[in-house]
Amino acid sequence: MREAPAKFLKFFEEGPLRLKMEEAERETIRSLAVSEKFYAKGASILEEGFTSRSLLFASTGWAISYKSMSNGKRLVSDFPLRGDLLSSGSVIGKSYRSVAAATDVSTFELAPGDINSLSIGAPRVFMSLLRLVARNFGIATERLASVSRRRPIERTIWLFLEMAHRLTQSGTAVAGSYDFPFTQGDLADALGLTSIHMNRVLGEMRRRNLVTFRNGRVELFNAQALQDMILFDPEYLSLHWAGSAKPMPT
Amino acid sequence: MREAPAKFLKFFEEGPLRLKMEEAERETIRSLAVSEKFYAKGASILEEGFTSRSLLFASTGWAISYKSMSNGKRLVSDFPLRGDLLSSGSVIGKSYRSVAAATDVSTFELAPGDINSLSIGAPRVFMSLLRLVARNFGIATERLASVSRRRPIERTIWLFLEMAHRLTQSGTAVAGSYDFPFTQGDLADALGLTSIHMNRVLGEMRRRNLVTFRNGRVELFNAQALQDMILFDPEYLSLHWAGSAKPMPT
DNA sequence: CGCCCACTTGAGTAAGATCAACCCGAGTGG
DNA sequence: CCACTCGGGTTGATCTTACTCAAGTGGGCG
Repeated sequence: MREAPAKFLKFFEEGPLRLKMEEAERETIRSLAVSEKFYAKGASILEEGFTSRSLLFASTGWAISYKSMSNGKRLVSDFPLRGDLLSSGSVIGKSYRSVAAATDVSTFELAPGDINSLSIGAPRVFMSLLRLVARNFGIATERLASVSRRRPIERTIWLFLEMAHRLTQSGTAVAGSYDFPFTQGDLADALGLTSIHMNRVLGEMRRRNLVTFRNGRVELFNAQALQDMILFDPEYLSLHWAGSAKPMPT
Repeated sequence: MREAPAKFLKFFEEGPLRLKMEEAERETIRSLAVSEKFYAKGASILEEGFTSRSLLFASTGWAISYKSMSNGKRLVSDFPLRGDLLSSGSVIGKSYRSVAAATDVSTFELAPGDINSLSIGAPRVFMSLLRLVARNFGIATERLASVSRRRPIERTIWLFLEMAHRLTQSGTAVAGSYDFPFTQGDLADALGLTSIHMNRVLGEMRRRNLVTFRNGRVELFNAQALQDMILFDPEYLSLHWAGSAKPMPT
């Protein structure tokens, strides 16, 4: 059991967060009650409406985060992967969406009290929580932009490019193609289309040699060209912030 | 200038956050370099792409938060009001959307360094930052649900109900009607419609005696009936969390 | 007075939803 | 081993919704 905190530390330092820490902070993390949890493919990780006072981070595998709406439809809000926060834990206390394992999934779970220890003993780590939630917010806003103001082909490409970036960020190297173990229906619910129309959109993308999505695998023929085509700027995904922006004029 | 921190303290204790604090925390807040900033109606508060290392909270007045997209369209991501975070400051460092003042607006600005003082001297306030960002995330997700899976009339009612709840939460009592100083075009860009169609939707809502939106004022004829009609559950807006949910079964 | 901007209304069009088959490969059970 | 089922995926035809284009209206303000 002493093993989990060490892995968790590694997760912070070498995972997508790439956090530089001081020894005192490391020590704080090693003292936490982290546990690693495993879920089999298809298992439910979190369910809407239930309490989830602990913080849950995705470590390996693919998950799908969704919300069943009261009108019978479904919204897929994200496809979280290594490094993503699956629940905001005691911050909010209650989960507003469900998370299911699309492949075998492992997670790190942080006990409710630990979040306070972090804010005191490792403020930088705590800050990166804040950063993580803020990034999720950015991702959601960008999806909103897609669904409300971009054409279906563009939104689909956007999502595929976004996932490619997030994958490279999380250490899983991607060169033009990657596993994406979801159905056309999942995709449709993430992009605001019916699965029938999603199918036609994917068909057109194949015909135009832009992207193929088949058997749970995405293939981007020319990622750079695609980025240029839809004017995709990955900056909203960054977790470190390069400091390139200009200050706001007064 | 010593006055701003006191107002800021009041903002936390009596504003939407309703934070209970201990004297030590109050003292920390009083020692911060908070300043109050004022913007005239129509002024730009933040612009996309610019650095914003300080934290900015809306205090009075109405703002509109939007993003001009590279395809020429516009996404209105929110209508922030008292208590809302306008920029995530040094957490992210860069603003991904613009914020403009729709009426005269006043804000509280927290210097970059102060956020660290908070983590040490007022952890509960620090935590509420996280809560605030998480709530914004929830609001964005709910909007995503609206735009992708709810009919235009329903999304519009949803937004109007959401704003009513947020207004009462922030202390501005609302009984069925409130000021909402935006145009049909703003609304359209928030709900993923063209302004022409927005106009027709609003027209139908008037004809069916559901809601009127005219001259920057919203009137809900029967808020409860509307909530029931679209199955609106305001829980995602709560900042305190009542603790009513059941734990997740293992 | 006249302009501008928001709002309104109508007519035609196009994008996506809906309805309805059908295919195909992976299980599953006789 | 084969028949059956089931869950994707694919395709066609039709219908609806919301967009586009176009032409006003009306109030506020210089």
